[in-house]
Amino acid sequence: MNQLIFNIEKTFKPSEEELDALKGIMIESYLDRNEFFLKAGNVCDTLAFITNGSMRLFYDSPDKEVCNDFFFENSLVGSIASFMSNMPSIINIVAIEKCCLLTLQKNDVIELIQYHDTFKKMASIIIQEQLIRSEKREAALLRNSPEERFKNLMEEHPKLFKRIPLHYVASYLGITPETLSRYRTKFLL
Amino acid sequence: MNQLIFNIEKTFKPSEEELDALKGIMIESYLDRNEFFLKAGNVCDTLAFITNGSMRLFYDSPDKEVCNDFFFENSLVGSIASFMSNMPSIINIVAIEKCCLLTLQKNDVIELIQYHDTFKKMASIIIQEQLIRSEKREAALLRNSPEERFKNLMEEHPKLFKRIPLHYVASYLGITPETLSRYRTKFLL
DNA sequence: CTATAAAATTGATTTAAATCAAGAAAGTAT
DNA sequence: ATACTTTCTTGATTTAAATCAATTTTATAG
Repeated sequence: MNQLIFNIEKTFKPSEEELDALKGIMIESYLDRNEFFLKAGNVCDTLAFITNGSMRLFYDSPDKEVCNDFFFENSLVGSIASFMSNMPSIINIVAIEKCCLLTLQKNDVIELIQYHDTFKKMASIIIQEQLIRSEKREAALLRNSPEERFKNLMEEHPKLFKRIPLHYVASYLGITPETLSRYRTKFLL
Repeated sequence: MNQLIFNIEKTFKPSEEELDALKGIMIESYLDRNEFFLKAGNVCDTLAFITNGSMRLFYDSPDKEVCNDFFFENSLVGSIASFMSNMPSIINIVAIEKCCLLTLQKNDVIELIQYHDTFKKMASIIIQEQLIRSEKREAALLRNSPEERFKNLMEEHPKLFKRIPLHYVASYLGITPETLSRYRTKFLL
């Protein structure tokens, strides 16, 4: 919790009172390995900060799952799209490792945002980041080859390969586990 | 203009007064073929409804351009991400055909949203749609093969092939123009 | 600690799409 | 209408990644 609060304080400079309001609505919660945080088809009415552990975001597909993202400590998880729109989520979020979470219920979040400008701003920035991330991801999938995507990921998040089962990483890159394995030996890791 | 206003009225049910406020800030504007509406690197401070014509959204890439989306009559164009965050846009938007636009300046939009709940809601929905669209697009790029993406696009937007130069469509699908051409003959169009 | 399951690697083969190259068709401007 | 450019198509070849198949390594539960 401390690290998270520290980050929020540093970035958004909430007042003492605002910080208490935030702390007041956060509920500690836990997930086992492979336990779902959000299932496609359900409306996302909870967001969570991960204080410990990792999760993956994936899409259902007739044959295979497709892994689209990973989350670690200090990141916020949930489908912003579903949370905002009350539409059923098309994404799944599931724990890869055991997770400690600080969850936020929708009603509380709405109230928090309504009464505190700092959190209104924070919400807006989270949405912006999501939009920018999507733009970049889309571009990367279109303009980079699988091998380039692999190399970029190795540069930007080498730790990911230590912590995440590689077939999820392969799926994230849009390749088969075999191909990922071959890239790894090719680029001597 | 009429069609656009009709759509907004139907969907968001603004009051007479709100509708006037919206009309009051819309400025008619035109773009020639290949003229930029938004250049990567610039901050997006203008949004626009297309009343006539078509545009494409693309990313710069060292070698090639990568086309990521198309816009036609009655859609809103601009980089929501850049517009919200004031960060330089990473996307370009350029006219494919000559365009008639109704543009909205950032200051006016902010004011409009500030004073009118209907437009606050409208903004929120536009953002949601953007987020949902991104999720779907990302999933499609990862889980569908190029050929499947082609077939889906043929089903969902057959008119696109009539109106948009095919090399842009190819780029949107993440394939070469040659491959698109072969798909077309293969699936007898 | 062992048994079992899940994940990762390695090799051989197939397949889909890219690339290279040329020509045809369509669009635009003079 | 003619020339010129851009776009589209078609064919031959290459290439990257998928698939198929088997094995090794690693993780997990009893």
